Amino acid sequence: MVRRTKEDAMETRAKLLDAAEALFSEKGVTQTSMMQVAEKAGVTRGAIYHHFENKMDLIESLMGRVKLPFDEMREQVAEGSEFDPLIEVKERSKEFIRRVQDDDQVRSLASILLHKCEYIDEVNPIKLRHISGRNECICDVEKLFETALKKNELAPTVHSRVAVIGLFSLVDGLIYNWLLAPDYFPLVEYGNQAIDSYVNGLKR
Amino acid sequence: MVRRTKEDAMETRAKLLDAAEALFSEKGVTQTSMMQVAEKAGVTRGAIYHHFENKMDLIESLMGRVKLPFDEMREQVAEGSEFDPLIEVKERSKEFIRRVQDDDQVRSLASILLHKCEYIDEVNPIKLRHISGRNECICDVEKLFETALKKNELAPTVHSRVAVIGLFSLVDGLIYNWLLAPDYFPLVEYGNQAIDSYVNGLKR
DNA sequence: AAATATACATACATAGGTGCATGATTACGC
DNA sequence: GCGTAATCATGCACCTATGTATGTATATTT
Repeated sequence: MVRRTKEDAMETRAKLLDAAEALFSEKGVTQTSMMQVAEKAGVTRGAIYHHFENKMDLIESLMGRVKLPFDEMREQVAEGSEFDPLIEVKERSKEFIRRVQDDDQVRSLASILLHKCEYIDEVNPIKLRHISGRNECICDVEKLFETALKKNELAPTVHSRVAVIGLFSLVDGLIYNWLLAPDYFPLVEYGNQAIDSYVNGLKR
Repeated sequence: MVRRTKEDAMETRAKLLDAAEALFSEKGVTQTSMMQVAEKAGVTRGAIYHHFENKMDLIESLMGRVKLPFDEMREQVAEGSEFDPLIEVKERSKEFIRRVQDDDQVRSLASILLHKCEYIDEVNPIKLRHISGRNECICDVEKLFETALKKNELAPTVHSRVAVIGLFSLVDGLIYNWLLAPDYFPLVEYGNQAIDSYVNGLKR
């Protein structure tokens, strides 16, 4: 009804994003209407269309707001003093699943990415973000495996690219299955053991 | 327009399921309307509502029609003469991903399950089928790991339940990531190596 | 202090989808 | 052969969501 302060505006924008995040991760993206997002945020639909072009734009903003663990993982790997690349890889993977379990926002994002949206056409911003984040991170971790190969810590039959994709698939699968039914198994405990087994199996 | 033969009716029913399967796996479940399913099947919406109660019922029939690799895996594991449980486990896992890669219908189903639907409330038949299929299969494979433990083929620190969940997560993650961008890596080749590494890491 | 742009609310127009009711035609049971 | 019921097509009523246009009051600019 009113023209509010710029800070007020940024606050309602944030509230809208929070509401969308909660609703999307709870009921799914397509099952959530703009009306419901507005209501949860305490405004009307008009406010949404003022801040965002449409639902797709809202989703894009949602995805861009949070740093995924993959991204942080990249930074830490980049600047890390890699004394032991395999330990480095394992610790990063474990940190990843720990954050999914403990950080509400990361967990919500992961839930949306893995379970609460449909990956349709190629322009889908959710799918694109998922793929690009993964590919960039894969390149970084692949270098760690190559270092380990040079140090002769891995079996000579192991290819670094294959090792990375296996590791990432394992982590994705753990999170995927845990989010499917969180009571079925403890993510961090089981996940850490599985990661250890996998990396252990790469050694010579 | 007409009352057709019973065989004709079953054929249009099958056509409807085929059309739904193709459209769902291509465009996503919620993005596909009953109208589009009918058009693809060469009938009108009336035919759908004659054969199925609603969209949910159509999906349920879709899921019930195909035997997922998990199910076959169960049967084979049950009747298999397990000379070596670890080899058994590996072979079944590899057969699983091979079928996802080569069998069109299985791949479509997997795509719908993993990428083209939203897991919303607990009554969602897709989610329920996914979970039940997984849990039943987990129990079977867990027994194989226990046998391997008794045979002293696994490290004593390994828990069979953890090992199974790790293996299933790895397989799920491989398929998930491959379906996300099939050109990024060859599923069977990389998947087989990853499975070998993982199971290898469980050994003593 | 006037002018303007901003931050929303309100209202409307449109489209698409669902479910059901009804109709038409023929296969099938007796 | 006749009645019935099955197999669809057609049409209708309703609802919901979206996008946009418009209104309004205030912050911001000048």
